[in-house]
Amino acid sequence: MFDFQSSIQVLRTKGYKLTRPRKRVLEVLAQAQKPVSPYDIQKVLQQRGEHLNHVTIYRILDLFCLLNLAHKVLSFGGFVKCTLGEEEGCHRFMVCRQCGALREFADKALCDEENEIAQDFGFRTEQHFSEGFGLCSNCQGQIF
Amino acid sequence: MFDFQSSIQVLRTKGYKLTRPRKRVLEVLAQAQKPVSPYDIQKVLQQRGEHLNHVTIYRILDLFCLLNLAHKVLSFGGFVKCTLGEEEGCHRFMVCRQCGALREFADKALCDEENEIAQDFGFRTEQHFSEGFGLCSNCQGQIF
DNA sequence: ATGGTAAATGCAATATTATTGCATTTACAT
DNA sequence: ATGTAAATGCAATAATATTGCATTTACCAT
Ligand SMILES: [Mn+2]
Ligand SMILES: [Mn+2]
Ligand SMILES: [Zn+2]
Ligand SMILES: [Zn+2]
Repeated sequence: MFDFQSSIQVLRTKGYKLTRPRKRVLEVLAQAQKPVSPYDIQKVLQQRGEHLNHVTIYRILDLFCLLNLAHKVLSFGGFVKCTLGEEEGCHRFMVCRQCGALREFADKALCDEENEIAQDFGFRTEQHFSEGFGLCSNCQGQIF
Repeated sequence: MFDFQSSIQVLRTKGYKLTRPRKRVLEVLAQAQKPVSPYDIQKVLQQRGEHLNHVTIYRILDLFCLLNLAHKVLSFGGFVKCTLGEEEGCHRFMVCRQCGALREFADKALCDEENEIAQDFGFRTEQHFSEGFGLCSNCQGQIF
């Protein structure tokens, strides 16, 4: 849903300043192939000659989450950029407990089902998160 | 699935020692009405005149998670004791973003659905976690 | 009951992660 | 160009987590 350019658009549209730190963090998220922590981001930028204070990164990530430009991967404790084409408010992962391999996906049917169950409890769900924890295809063959 | 007594049984059966700290932590988890962090647990016990080192609590909680006697609530960063009657390896929550209200539930149909999707990616899922984030019935009425 | 032993805990040091208040800088509108 | 609110940097502090090693404890065999 959000690549670098459309994320920039969201920021602009909602009246947030297009600052250099925000663009740099957005770049790192967009390029990352797996979840990155605030300090991961700092390191990556360090290597590119950019020095961002960690407090700034925390604040930027908080904002991005608020705007749904990014979100936390729960079991990793890190932040990822939402992948293209995912459903709104639907953030699902499969994580390999052995090698850490991670895939993000979205599934409308799951959300509908979850919404229904929530309704029975009086809840109204706005964001869906889920993580399947297990073994990826590579790791299933091996013996541990 | 696991109340205090059956948790004790699990520990005994698997050959883990039935130590005082383990029993105390288990008690706190069993009585807790919401997720508790390691330091939360320490505080509760403190008030009961029990002094546990935080390192010990971390190690005990790691063990409990390994044995599925407890697990982490992802968005809270805390630990909860699994509720009675839940499916094996299925840990689902609804969390109110306003008041923090939390409900745990399990749902076989959701797990089946998730397993199928995982299979398409070659994953084999062992543990299911999910969190619906939104508003509880109380908080839906109010204006924020 | 007593003693031996592996397992578990406590402690101290250290590392990592996160938050706050305030001074300074920057993006953007005028 | 200039003014201004917003954002960032910095320093201090807080909260959370991990490691190695000394000591204690639960449990088993006697
Ligand atoms: Mn997502
Ligand atoms: Mn559970
Ligand atoms: Zn794997
Ligand atoms: Zn609520």
